[in-house]
Amino acid sequence: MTVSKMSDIDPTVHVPSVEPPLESTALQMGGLSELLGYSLKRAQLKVFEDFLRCMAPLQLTPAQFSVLLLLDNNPGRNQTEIAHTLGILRPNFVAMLDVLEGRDLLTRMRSPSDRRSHVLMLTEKGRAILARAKKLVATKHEARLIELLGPTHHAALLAMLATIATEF
Amino acid sequence: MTVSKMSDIDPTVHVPSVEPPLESTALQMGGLSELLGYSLKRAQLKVFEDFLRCMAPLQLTPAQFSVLLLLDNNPGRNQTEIAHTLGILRPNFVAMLDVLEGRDLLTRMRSPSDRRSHVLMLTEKGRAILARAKKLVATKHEARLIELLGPTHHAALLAMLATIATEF
DNA sequence: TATTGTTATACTCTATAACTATA
DNA sequence: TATAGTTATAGAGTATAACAATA
Repeated sequence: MTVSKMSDIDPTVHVPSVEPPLESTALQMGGLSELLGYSLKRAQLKVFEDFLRCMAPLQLTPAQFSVLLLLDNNPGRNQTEIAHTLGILRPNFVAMLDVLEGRDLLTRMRSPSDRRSHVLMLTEKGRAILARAKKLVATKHEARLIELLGPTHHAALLAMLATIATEF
Repeated sequence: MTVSKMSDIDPTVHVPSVEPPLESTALQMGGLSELLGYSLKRAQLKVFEDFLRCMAPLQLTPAQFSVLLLLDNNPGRNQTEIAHTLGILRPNFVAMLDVLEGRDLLTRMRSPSDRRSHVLMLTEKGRAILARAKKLVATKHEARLIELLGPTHHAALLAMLATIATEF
């Protein structure tokens, strides 16, 4: 098939090229997008960004949310156990708990059986915030992701990420 | 079906329970693993960790590798363009380039056409390191991921991550 | 006036050593 | 002696404002 263009007929007529000039074109990624690590990082940043937006009314970061969720599901555990499960180093967990305790979302209680350790418990306010947070996450945040990918793909994605996290 | 256990017969005999005692059991994740953001983060950390291991002989971080790869595929671009494409802020890009230039992997050259901007170019050594890096990434790093997931799933994963990065 | 590279700076995350009080 | 929580600290990574040179 041959389509005659203006520039084919009269070279003195300026025809803007379909592509924008090279200087302002999007750069070549050179296979970077096919690197799983790169794509994981870009996707993760986008998802965390949206998480923060959805959680703005409650002022909870992803890490803070994960702490409240774990405390609710594992009453009576100490700081070391919670931090380790979330991949947080014990020294760094101290300031995090200071903030959440300062907001009256949880309490540290010396364990009667082992007075070295703190038993962590959600306060009433902590449970209330967590309940609202879970609702926001499910309806605003994760729902949009499921809508974007489709429920089947979303589940497949979770499965593959779990495989990488546990077996790679 | 009834299986008589020692403890059913003689309560004075101590039989270790099938489950380990509650105190040392893995914690309940409370649905955290079904949060895409959480799983993305955990997987991304694992993948970056392996990337660093594989790249140890060349001493290249994921970010440094991405810079070299982009320079090789986009000769003549300036700092602002490269940084922006990689999601790096211009001020933070300066120190990164200082390190790579200090290792003689790239050069900054004042552009003759616009003397405000630097044209970035890989040196001979930079191209050599990049070639070795690409080989290491393909054969040691990404190959293991493809083996773990299977090539079809690996491709599907990349596609979903791209969807999230661009459309979420 | 606007843009490029740069400096200064600050805030978050992450990582390690060492202290204290308990065991 | 070993462990839990903590402090101090250092290093990445990320973010914003502002300056000098140039357009």
